[in-house]
Amino acid sequence: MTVTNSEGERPTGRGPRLVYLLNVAQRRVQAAIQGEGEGTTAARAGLLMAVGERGAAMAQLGPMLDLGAPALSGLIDRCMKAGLVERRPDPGDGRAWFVVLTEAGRKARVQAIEGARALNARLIEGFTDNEVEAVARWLEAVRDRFPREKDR
Amino acid sequence: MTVTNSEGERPTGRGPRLVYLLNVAQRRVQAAIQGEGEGTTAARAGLLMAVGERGAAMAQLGPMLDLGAPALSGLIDRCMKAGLVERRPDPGDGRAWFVVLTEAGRKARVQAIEGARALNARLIEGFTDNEVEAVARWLEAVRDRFPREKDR
DNA sequence: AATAGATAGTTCGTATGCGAAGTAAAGGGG
DNA sequence: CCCCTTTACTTCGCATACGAACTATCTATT
Repeated sequence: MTVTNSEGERPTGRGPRLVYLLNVAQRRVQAAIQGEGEGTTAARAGLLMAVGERGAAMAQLGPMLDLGAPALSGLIDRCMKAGLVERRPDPGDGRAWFVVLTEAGRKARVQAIEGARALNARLIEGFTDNEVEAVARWLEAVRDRFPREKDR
Repeated sequence: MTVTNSEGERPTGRGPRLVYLLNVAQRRVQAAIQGEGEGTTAARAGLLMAVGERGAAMAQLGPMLDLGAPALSGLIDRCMKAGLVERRPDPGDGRAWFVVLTEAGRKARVQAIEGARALNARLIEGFTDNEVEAVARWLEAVRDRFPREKDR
């Protein structure tokens, strides 16, 4: 049975506990992605998909994945260590770097896309298009109502 | 303008990108809570609220907050270091511990509840009850469709 | 009572992400 | 051409959470 905290000591005190549910749902999805492939993680899958077959500039990847520079830098480090991507200097800008997939990264990317498709299907199962649309709209509203410091 | 990745290299490849949005929204809310009070963080506020005025057993807190034992242990450590809570041995069970609020913890809890109320209001603003209900139902479905390993 | 098994927490290593601060290259006056 | 600001990343310390493995205690079974 689900934990309902019937004694009135719920995390938020009342209501649908959206903050709590949002947190839990996100962690469960993250864990589900981990469980899929071997070395796959949600963050790495996202990077692989964002990088794409043709590679991408780091400066582009941050906004794409909604990651700050330090998080992106570390993620790329770990993906490099895992042999999924490589850094290439930007010949036109000494500060900038491209990220390109390795052969293993290309294979992992295909799997990641496949996994994302399956996961998405499982996430919308049992909900009407209207409901899914409302959920997506709500998530986007949350994102837009709480912008990152830098973007504000 | 929002990043739309118009070249077809979106994180999920197509669709509403629910996984991505869920992740972003959760991080934004978390950051928003951080920004509220001084030492406040989402996890700590959750703990303070779950512990409650009368304190709670660690074994209860895990399910309440949907945290595993290691995460809860560390969270309590940090909250102890911050002077918000204390551990008390369970007289009836040498393995078990109670967590109780300190005076500072009680004050922080009141603020946390206040912040949670305000945050919740901001989260549902502009959405109908039906939409909010659909969102909550979806988040719960996600949670229930991807149970923790242990609970499965 | 002795022992096997379950339960409650802790510790450790890893992944993820953030903000603050540092480094290096690019750009824009003067 | 030099200096100052901006931009692109990196590094560092911290918070959060997970799984694996460990310790200590309790429970049930024999």
